[in-house]
Amino acid sequence: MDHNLENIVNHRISTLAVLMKRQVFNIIARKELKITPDQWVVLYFLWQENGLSIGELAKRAKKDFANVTRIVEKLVKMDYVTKKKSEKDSRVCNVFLQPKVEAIKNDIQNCWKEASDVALKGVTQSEQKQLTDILIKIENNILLDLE
Amino acid sequence: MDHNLENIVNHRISTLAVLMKRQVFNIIARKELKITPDQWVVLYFLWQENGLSIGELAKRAKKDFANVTRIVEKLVKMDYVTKKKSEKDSRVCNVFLQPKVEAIKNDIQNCWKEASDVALKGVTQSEQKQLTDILIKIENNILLDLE
DNA sequence: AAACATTATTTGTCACGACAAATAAAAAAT
DNA sequence: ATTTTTTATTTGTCGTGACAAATAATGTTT
Repeated sequence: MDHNLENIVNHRISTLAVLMKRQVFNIIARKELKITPDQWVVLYFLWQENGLSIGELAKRAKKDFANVTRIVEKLVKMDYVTKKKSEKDSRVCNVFLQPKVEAIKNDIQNCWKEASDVALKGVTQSEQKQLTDILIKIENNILLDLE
Repeated sequence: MDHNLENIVNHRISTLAVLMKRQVFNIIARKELKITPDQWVVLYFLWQENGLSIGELAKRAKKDFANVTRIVEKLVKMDYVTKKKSEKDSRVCNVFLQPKVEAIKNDIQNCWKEASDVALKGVTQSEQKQLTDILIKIENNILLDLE
């Protein structure tokens, strides 16, 4: 077994993810956006399908339910979304986009684009394809392992 | 621009990193180890060079100084390391391994191995090489961008 | 030497990860 | 119909990101 931390994929990917998050925070700070990447992710899934429940958001974003509750809480506080108990099943809480989010949609997409451009500088299309394919393979391995 | 979150490398890598961390926590829980991956990382660099300073640890682990302070704090509390002010420069704090860590070194390395084995199941050697090469490229892009 | 700048570390605050335990409502079992 | 189980969400606690501000010690300038 290779004991060099640098050669352990898990560690390499974790470290890279941290660096990427740091870089995105830089972009956000520069643009003075008052929103975090994890809040974007929730908004993203709502743009795909408005009115999703907390649980459905958690599943799609592969996040902890408890944490999604709190992310949505913040989005509510900033008036980007509202929560409403489902009429059919009052355990369920649906989340709806508020008009105010339209104003930041473009900014958010530009952040994603900027971050992506920096990361992929000099990485060819074919490499990007290879990367994605392998990452998906690994992701599936882990999802399977987590049941 | 591609607005599908799944196709943004940054997001894919972030998500995968979260899944990997979740999986490692599972392994740790199963083995009843009382230590976290980020604490391992600090120990790892101390195994490479005992007596490193907080700052040097932060640099090598690519972590925030403040956070390394707190990670080391916990390791001290668990008696895995000790801290000692440098004699030459009393601003500097050197961290030294305690004999107690020897007992968990193997466990830690086995965790890394287990996690890696799950992740890389069915990923060929050549794919692993491709993956690492591209990840390094991206890492360098981002490090450059962060100055 | 005294004032100022730099460097190493610490402390505080917030966001979000994990997990466990608590609620509340619906569904299933008896 | 009441009890039990399951499901959706929330709350609490802890570890670790990020960043800013505070300390403390060293270096530099004048």
